[in-house]
Amino acid sequence: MRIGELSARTGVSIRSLRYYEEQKLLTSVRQPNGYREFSPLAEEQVRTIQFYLALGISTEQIASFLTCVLMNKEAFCEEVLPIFESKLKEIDDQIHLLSQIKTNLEDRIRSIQESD
Amino acid sequence: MRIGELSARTGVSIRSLRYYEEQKLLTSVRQPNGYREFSPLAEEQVRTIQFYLALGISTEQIASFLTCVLMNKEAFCEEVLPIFESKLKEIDDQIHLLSQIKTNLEDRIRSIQESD
DNA sequence: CTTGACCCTGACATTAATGTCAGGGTTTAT
DNA sequence: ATAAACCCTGACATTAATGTCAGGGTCAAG
Repeated sequence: MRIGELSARTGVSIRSLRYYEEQKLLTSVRQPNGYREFSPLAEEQVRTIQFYLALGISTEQIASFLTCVLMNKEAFCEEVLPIFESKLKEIDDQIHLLSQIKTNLEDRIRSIQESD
Repeated sequence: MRIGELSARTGVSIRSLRYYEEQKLLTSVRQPNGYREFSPLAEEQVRTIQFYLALGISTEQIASFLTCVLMNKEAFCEEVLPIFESKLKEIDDQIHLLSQIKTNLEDRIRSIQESD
């Protein structure tokens, strides 16, 4: 299928699909007229990419394990675990930082409101 | 005092101090040689700026209430409360999103580990 | 009068995925 | 053969605070 159809099927913009290809997350063959031709499997692949992006995994990291997870179960790909773990730690740290800020803001809001 | 001294006293880079001035968070008078001259009060002011930046408040928002909070108690400045409240909501949303991602990652990590 | 430590402005770089535009081919249907 | 709807590449913009560099003044101590 061509890029417009893949975009329509997945809801991902043409711009992003081209970017994924540039980042080696997606491949296509070129027709004689220069158009990209994608395999039907690309649709599932794009959904997988979007799924990992939504977890905050970068395209570079996705590229490192995508081939494996497309062919196997995620658990089978050893590259995946360390990436998930470091991402988890990053998110934990972020949550802690935000929680501190949240507490601070709540305190300040409360003391402003009490001053009425 | 000159910018180098203000930077040394506060630990904030000269580049950032110039940026704060550009954003109207800080003022200085120019000496005949073109150098900025800061009042001694600037030191406290810079610490206040850094404090709000650390809460995730943008320079633009800080600019809208800084003059007031420097002269009064925070609770006295009505501009402050809506900004704090919207920032709090933003942070809450962010924490929720991150928590969902965290749960998802934990589930996936667990199922990878169980597959051994 | 020279050196070193200041100070100045202006400008570009950083991050990462995506939007958008310009300029230009291709295909399909009328 | 022309219009509409595709497709292509390349390039710039987005966000926000900060780093860094170039090119150039100023000033104090020696």
